[in-house]
Amino acid sequence: MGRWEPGARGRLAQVALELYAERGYEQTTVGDIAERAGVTERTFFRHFPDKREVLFDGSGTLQSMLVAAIAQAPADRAPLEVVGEAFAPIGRLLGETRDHAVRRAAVVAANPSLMERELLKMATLATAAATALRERGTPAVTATVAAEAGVTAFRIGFEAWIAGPEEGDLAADIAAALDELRALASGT
Amino acid sequence: MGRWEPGARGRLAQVALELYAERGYEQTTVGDIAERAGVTERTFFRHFPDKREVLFDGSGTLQSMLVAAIAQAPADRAPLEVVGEAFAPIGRLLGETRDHAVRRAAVVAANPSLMERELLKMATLATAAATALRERGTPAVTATVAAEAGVTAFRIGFEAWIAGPEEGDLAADIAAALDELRALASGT
DNA sequence: CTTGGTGATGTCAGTTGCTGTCATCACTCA
DNA sequence: TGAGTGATGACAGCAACTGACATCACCAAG
Repeated sequence: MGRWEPGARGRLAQVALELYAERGYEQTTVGDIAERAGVTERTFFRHFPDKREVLFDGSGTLQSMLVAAIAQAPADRAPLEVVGEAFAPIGRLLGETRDHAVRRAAVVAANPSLMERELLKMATLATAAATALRERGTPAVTATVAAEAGVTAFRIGFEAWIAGPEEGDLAADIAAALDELRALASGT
Repeated sequence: MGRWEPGARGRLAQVALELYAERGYEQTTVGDIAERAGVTERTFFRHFPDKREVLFDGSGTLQSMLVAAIAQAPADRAPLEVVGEAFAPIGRLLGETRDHAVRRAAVVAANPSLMERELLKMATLATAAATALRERGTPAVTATVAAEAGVTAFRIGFEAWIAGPEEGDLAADIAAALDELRALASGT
């Protein structure tokens, strides 16, 4: 490759998570991250638009998987069911690296600024899911509500999975949240 | 009062909304806001923790109203119903100043950075609602899901109200979103 | 009437996130 | 062998925010 160690991007992401966990997000300077990664501060900003985004590198992949799963779902499935099942592949992917997910979640939860970014990602996910639902014939309003409900179930399920035992099943936790929602809605 | 014009805080909030609408959020400097409001940049940061928060001054009141409404709801109401109805007073309050709400919503929607903050406020609202539900006896998981569902319905209903005609009814739009959710959940 | 306290503001210096611009250099390919 | 190319370094600069200290109208106790 070049005259520098390759993989600067990955190193930056890993180092950032380490430092955010060690000293806290606000106590960590972009210069600190760059230094430990062996690059310049300027290089950090060439790979990531800001200091937060370095923790959200996988969100694009997540969204692609969700949209693809919704698009490929059988045509006779109800919207809420489609969205719920669309999180299954994501659950499998995240399940493979639970350690990392737990550490990352702790860092994010510890800082409002990072929470904001995470919420924005979730909202973007919901919008994408709604679009995917509409493209398979779901009416606009129904698609929006179903997508929001699905993403909310994902969030709640994810939190439970992170807080639970190591052998926990993310997909099951998401399904449980959705079931709770169904019970709630019919119980009114 | 003092040797300065009183009401600096209110002036700053008003001027900020004006400037964000005129030039856009990023094109507006805190110095610009302070100058037009007749104070110093430092004074801005004495009243608001950051450049975004100046648009969210009422969120505390909103949360108090929501929590109070949930606490005062009849004991025999189902959780989802309680949350849904708890938004009624908020709907009336916002309904009185629809113009302001529309302008503000346009500014927020135009900038991801402001969207993030808005989403954080909504999440905080949901957490508060869940706590209020728990304090009236709703089981923890049910409270969380009901609160999230209610806030989501508020968000979707609010968007519809903003996008709709001037005579629109916010409370009705929120109720419609909740109904859609109920239909969705039972239809699966 | 004076004196001391208080609260809101001004002033100023400094850190940090982030951007634009240009130079550098290993690698590639014609 | 020489002209790109892509990733990086170096540097200057703006704007968001913070801490420390000074100022001054007002108020209350003496």
